[in-house]
Amino acid sequence: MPELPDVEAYRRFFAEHAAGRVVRDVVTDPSMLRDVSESVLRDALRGRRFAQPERHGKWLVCWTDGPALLLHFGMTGTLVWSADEPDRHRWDRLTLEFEGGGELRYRNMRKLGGIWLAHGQAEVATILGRLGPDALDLPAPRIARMLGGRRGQAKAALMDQAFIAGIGNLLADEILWRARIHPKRRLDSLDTDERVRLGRSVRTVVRALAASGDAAMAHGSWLIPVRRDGAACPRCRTPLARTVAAGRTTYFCPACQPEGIERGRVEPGEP
DNA sequence: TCGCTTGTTGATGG
DNA sequence: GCCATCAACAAGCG
Repeated sequence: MPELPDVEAYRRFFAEHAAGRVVRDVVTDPSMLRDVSESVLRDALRGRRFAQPERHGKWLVCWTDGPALLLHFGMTGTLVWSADEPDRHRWDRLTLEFEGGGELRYRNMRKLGGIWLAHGQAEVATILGRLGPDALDLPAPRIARMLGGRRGQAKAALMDQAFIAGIGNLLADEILWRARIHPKRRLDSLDTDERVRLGRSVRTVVRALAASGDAAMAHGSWLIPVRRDGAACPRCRTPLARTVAAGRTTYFCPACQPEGIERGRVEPGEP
């Protein structure tokens, strides 16, 4: 379920299993390679030692003592560690075999996302060049200020990786529900209090889930665990509504997140 | 068979 | 130029 909190968990997982280890061999599904061939990737990584990985938004940057391996997980990507038995799966698109045993696998059922190779910081920056600041790094007041400079729909902004990197469809619904903002509210119709609520909600949701994953949702009220047809709002028990915003299925509470003012709206039949 | 799915990009049209 | 929408990518599921 790769949004920022999931990729943050992958970063820690990669650090635990691969940092400090030397690559013995590489097996790839060439259809997932985006800027490199199978043989070039293999030659570039064999004998290299992985350093501490970094994450920006939904991207994982796996540095070695040479080039960096960049992973994007699409909608179904994950990391798998195997200490002994091969038990490889047909969805394993990249397998890193390590000296001394064990292998780390990038598994991805659908082939969205992909694998990149970058030589140096400049190439990494080129590949990640369109991303905005990472959602985990942003103080709430700064998010609130950033929101003041945009005009489109609230949910579209939250999911725009060039605006803030790391928030996907589920997190955006959670953040808007917590801030009590309708997903289609125009940002230039938000008052100061609403922008502050939204900024704080981004901060709260992203930090809680990045720190402890789904376990964070065991306490307090969360939309994500009940986000489906027929469910009730965890706050007010009103049946959740479903719509499409920013091209994605969107759940919200019609009572907690009222539509608000649509600028420029004209009633039919008005003179 | 159709519609839907945690993501991203590019085309299109208002 | 801005912004919303949709198809495409791809594989699985109900």
